[in-house]
Amino acid sequence: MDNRRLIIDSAKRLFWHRGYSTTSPKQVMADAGVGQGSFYHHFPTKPELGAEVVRENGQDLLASVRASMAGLPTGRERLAAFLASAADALGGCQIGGFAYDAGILAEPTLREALGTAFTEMAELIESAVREAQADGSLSPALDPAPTAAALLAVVEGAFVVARATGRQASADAATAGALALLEASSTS
Amino acid sequence: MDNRRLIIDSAKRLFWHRGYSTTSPKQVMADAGVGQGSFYHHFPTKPELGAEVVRENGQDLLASVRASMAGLPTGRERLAAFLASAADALGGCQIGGFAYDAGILAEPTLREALGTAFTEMAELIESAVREAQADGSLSPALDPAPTAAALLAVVEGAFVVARATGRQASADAATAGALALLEASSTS
DNA sequence: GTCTATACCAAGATAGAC
DNA sequence: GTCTATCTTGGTATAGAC
Repeated sequence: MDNRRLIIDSAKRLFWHRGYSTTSPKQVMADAGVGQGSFYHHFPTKPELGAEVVRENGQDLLASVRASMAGLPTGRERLAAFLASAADALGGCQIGGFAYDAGILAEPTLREALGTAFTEMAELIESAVREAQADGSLSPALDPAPTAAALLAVVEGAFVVARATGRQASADAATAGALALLEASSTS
Repeated sequence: MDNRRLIIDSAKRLFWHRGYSTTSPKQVMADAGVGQGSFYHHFPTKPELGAEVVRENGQDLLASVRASMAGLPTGRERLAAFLASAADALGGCQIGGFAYDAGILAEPTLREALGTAFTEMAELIESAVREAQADGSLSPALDPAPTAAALLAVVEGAFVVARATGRQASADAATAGALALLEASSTS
């Protein structure tokens, strides 16, 4: 039970920062400090570990976005808090990198888990958009679902661009630009 | 000379749609229809092929965005044309996927080529933003660089989300939301 | 549940002939 | 420039003992 947790926690970090297909079971074992026998006892195949990791990383990310929004007075501030998710972009998004991993997409179970994580995140952002419109901090003229989709895409894209350029500033510029657009549309 | 071109063209498609680290030299040879001897004659190592592919895919993408913008009367329409780059998102961005590939990021040459491609794309979008402000189709109050960064991120993020959910509609929603934000800020 | 030993195949080349 | 044969390493397990 304990080793199983150690394996999952190591895999979550390694698959997140280094990718699923480009991280071997051996690297996970080494990082977790468990032997081969233990590893394959808990996870007979790599995809089984991957499924657990995608699910947990998705839940962790959702929880951390919720936590960063909690207690903020207006919907727009909660949206700004979500945009700040890309404040440390060089390590990559906890789930975004899986969307470009052939090993993930080839496995129906993993694909499914990944899609669920993104759908749930989109719903959370859409709720915040609606709240922002209700409390007057965002223009009621905006369509909530596409607006939420755009904000989610900005954050995911900010990770991509920051990693591609190697510069965190690339992500910061993107989220700052998105925030300015939200503000400009609200003061109309 | 001819086989070299065949190899590059196959690799460009395969690395684009299936990823760099998850595509083997053998798959490239098979797709290009060239033998092992020919392959390794032209590209002694996989990273050398990768560098050429990242450069060419970056240039191709830049050229296709420029082409899609050409002839459009207003800056905002040219920005809309750029947003339409994600109209076929399930295959992935021609360069965006490289940002999450450990094999690309580990090679300084490849990293460099990737960063250059993104920087050039950001500059192209920023020009279009400035033109849109000059011709009155976009609010002059927006800061051009962050606005361009946000739009680039929306497109990259649209690819990520569409692939994660397996639904093109996820990308369409994101770009539609971004376009609506541009319009809302301009009519202020 | 965990260990060590073993197995098998694919990735990424290298060698030398043509 | 291209071919076939060969080689090494690592990825991904399986087997059987403890």
